[in-house]
Amino acid sequence: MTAQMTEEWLDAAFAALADPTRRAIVSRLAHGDATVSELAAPFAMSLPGISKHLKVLERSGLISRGRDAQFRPCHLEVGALDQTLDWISTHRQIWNERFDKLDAHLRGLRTGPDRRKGSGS
Amino acid sequence: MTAQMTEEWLDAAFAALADPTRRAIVSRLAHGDATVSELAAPFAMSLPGISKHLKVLERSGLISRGRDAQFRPCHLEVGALDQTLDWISTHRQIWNERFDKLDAHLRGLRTGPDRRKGSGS
DNA sequence: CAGTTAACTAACTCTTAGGTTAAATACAGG
DNA sequence: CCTGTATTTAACCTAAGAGTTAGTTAACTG
Repeated sequence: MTAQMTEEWLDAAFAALADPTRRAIVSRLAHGDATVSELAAPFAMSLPGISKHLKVLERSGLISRGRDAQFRPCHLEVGALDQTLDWISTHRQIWNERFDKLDAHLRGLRTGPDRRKGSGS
Repeated sequence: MTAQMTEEWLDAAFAALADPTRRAIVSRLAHGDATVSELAAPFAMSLPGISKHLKVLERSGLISRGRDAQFRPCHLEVGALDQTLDWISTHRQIWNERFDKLDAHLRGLRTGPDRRKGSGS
């Protein structure tokens, strides 16, 4: 629950989303839960390959897996998706605010009195 | 400009954001442009290390670099941030819509008539 | 219990990524 | 033109990631 933990979690979440196969899996799971075989079907990849991807997604918290006989239904965890969303939109926002604040300044300083610093701290 | 290209771009963007150093750099750049040395200062890492991270960020489109004498001011590209935002929020939305649609269904089918398929395709 | 289906683990290969140090480039100023 | 400052390139190392095949566990089905 610390900031540190969030940082580590973001590592895992963004890394998980960096792979096209995993994004496709997330994409598919957004439409509803599915078993491993169902998820594997669209890909030219071995089952263990998919299994590994699912493990990555699970460790990142983006999906969870239940148990139903020999099937392991996969479930999208939207909350995790939201947290990655939060990180990005927060930083987008910071940018907007900064831009807004400096707007007046920039109008007068276009020629560049000191070109290598925006603000000290 | 194709969906394919977007896919590849997302690979790069999410991978770029998967590293804590690079996220910190993005974070810092959200407050304003900065030079390489300025960006490197907070980290216990060699300059070339930072330089590599910046190259990753640049290739992903998340930042751009200008030129000012021997300084290379780095600039956050908010548009790129927005595109990653779009991917995530789109899929979050898909999930919500699905959930909404199936709401009525689920009310009646709680006992589970066929537990391993949500919908074929 | 034998057989089949679903999924996972293990062990291995190959490639890429993150980091280092040392040397090179680009520019500013005396 | 030589020196200092800012940054990149090159060469190298180690570790992690994505993929494979082969074998294993678990559960249903006859």
